[in-house]
Amino acid sequence: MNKPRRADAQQNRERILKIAREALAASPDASLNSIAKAAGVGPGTLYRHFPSREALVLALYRHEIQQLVGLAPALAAQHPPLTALRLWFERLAHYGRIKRGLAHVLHAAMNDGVLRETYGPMVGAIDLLLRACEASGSIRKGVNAEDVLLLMGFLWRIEPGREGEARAKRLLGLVMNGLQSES
Amino acid sequence: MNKPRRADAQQNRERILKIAREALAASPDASLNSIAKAAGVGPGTLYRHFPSREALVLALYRHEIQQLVGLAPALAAQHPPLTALRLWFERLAHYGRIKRGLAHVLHAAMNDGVLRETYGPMVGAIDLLLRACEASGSIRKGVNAEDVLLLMGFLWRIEPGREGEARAKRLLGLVMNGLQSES
DNA sequence: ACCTGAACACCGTTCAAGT
DNA sequence: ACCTGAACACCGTTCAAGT
Repeated sequence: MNKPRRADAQQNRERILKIAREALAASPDASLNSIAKAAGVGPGTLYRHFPSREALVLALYRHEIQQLVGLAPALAAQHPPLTALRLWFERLAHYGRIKRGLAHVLHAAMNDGVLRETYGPMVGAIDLLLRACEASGSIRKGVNAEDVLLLMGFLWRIEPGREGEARAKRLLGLVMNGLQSES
Repeated sequence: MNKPRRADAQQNRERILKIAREALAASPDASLNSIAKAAGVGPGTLYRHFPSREALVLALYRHEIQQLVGLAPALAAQHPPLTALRLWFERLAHYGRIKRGLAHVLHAAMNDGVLRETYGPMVGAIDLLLRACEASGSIRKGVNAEDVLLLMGFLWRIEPGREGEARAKRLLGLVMNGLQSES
């Protein structure tokens, strides 16, 4: 995973990530220069590690996305297929609501072959859950995992808070119903 | 609608809109300064007419949104409720795919009371179609129009072209199925 | 009343010079 | 190899001065 680097470079990289996480949580469009400054490095150094804003944000979310992806097989093993799918969506909703950047990152990943490293596993996780549902006859046949991820994009446009939570639940219900066999 | 203005101000406003339409179509994040320059006005003038980028983009889409809103009653009068709903969604998809900015604008409108002038009619149009479906028993009861608009947000994240068209159709099918009575 | 355009603080990005 | 930080072209925004 982590390519070997010179010790100082590795330290800089980690400090940039740490500061960036805090800065972007506080204000989602904090400037890269200001992050570099807060991390105590020159702008060129930040640029060397993360050639674009996207690359930086992606690096931040990579860990959490990996968690999410890893959850899919676990849920599939412990629950009936349709329940597993719903539970995984709810977890996705949780991430969606606290991390707004996710939408933009996933959308970018879709259009950039290099970033499939992140998008691919997400789609894989959904596909796993969908195919299980399909096998048990609890959803209609042939539903595309990429389509479903795109459809779920509403999640990161929902405001946080009580009302948002209720809204996410309602919409999730609509989507789940849509996946089921045609009436 | 149009407040009376001095003739030169009105002309400037219109030329800015015309140039902005072209510039933003060519490159969605053309700078405001460059638009002002292309329109032959000072940056202050552009700023006076449109105090933010959002305000400018919203003004551009207002006309097309009005068209869309006006279409709802017409469709409802000419088709069975469920068909009317689907046709309206397809029209929305068309706008979505050619005009990317729409997503951002509608999202902003949602959070900004002043802009409800645009968001409200959109929701109203959807509500009209939904209620007709509900009355005829072709969808489940109590579906929220704002929820549905949010759910349809995937439309402006779809790439243009043949494949995007097919994708929009598939996803629309999922949504329509989700709206129907619970199995 | 409206427009102009210089000016301000800041942005992303680059790259020669250092270690 | 990697970092620094000055520098570049440009950004959104403001506002005194003009008509």
